[in-house]
Amino acid sequence: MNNRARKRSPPRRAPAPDVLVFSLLGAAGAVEARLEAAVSPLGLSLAKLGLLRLLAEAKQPLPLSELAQHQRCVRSNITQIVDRLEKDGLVRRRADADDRRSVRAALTPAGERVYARGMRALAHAQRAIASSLRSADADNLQAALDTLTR
Amino acid sequence: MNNRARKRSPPRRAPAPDVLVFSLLGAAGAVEARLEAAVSPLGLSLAKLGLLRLLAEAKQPLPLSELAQHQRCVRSNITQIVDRLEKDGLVRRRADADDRRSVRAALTPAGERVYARGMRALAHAQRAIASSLRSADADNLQAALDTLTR
DNA sequence: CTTAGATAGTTCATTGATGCACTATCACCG
DNA sequence: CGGTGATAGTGCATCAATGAACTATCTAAG
Repeated sequence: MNNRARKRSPPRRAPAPDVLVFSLLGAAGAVEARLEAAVSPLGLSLAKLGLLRLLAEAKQPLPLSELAQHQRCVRSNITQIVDRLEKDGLVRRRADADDRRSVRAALTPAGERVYARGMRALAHAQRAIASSLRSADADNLQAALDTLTR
Repeated sequence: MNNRARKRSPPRRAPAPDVLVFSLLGAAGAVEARLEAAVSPLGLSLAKLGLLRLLAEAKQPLPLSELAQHQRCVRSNITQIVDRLEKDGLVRRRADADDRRSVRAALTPAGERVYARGMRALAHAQRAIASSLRSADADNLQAALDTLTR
């Protein structure tokens, strides 16, 4: 029927760049949606949980700039997310005694509880996603992704 | 020094689920940013170029609902992007004679020109990204990503 | 000390995406 | 023909992220 291919039954088709790049984007979008869905019943988002995580791991209030640096995003974004977290009662803004320009975000008790529950939900979803990959794939996937982020 | 590992020099470390999942998200974010940067000098975004592409490939005006289905997004999102594309002069809204509920988006001549330039810029960036992967990686990456989207 | 420049946070406008509510229209059933 | 339910598009509120402009404060140089 189709004998344009000179090599018989190539085990893998040529990896067209557009297909590859867009399936990366598609897969990431799907994964992100699943993680987001896992934490949303708790009133959380990945963005919010990310900030709670930083505060919980630091075990102390952190300046908003520091949050922005760790999240690799712009300061004004942190302003907004902290606004919402504060409205949710999960975080409080505290003045910094040493530097009056600085504002530190502090976890409230409610924030710590929600953080713990959020991380459990997230870890559960992560395992579910990772388990859909064969471990052989996982290794190669990891290596390939690293070269892309570099 | 460290002899906790019983198998000597394991070629790949255990793929922790959180690391894997977040490097997928990170890599996709980096790739998306590069593509976005490639088309932004033309006043485009991936979202806008995606709609131009659908209209150009269809070679005829399409109802906004159809655009939403192909982009797998909500109709109100299309409303907004078409608003901006119309403001940019790249697209025009046209009434549908057969169904008075429907509005079709039509490419303007300027839209066709910008689309062609945008796709060239995008293809260039895609090749640059894909070429940073060894072709062996690319095959496995593709296979692994497919299982995630499924 | 004073000033010039860097840093911290906020505000606002814009882009992109979601979900809900609403209007207009269509299609079908009786 | 008349009503009922589905479909098309829009408007509005919300979330996330960016970038530019602005205020307050700090720091360092002179």
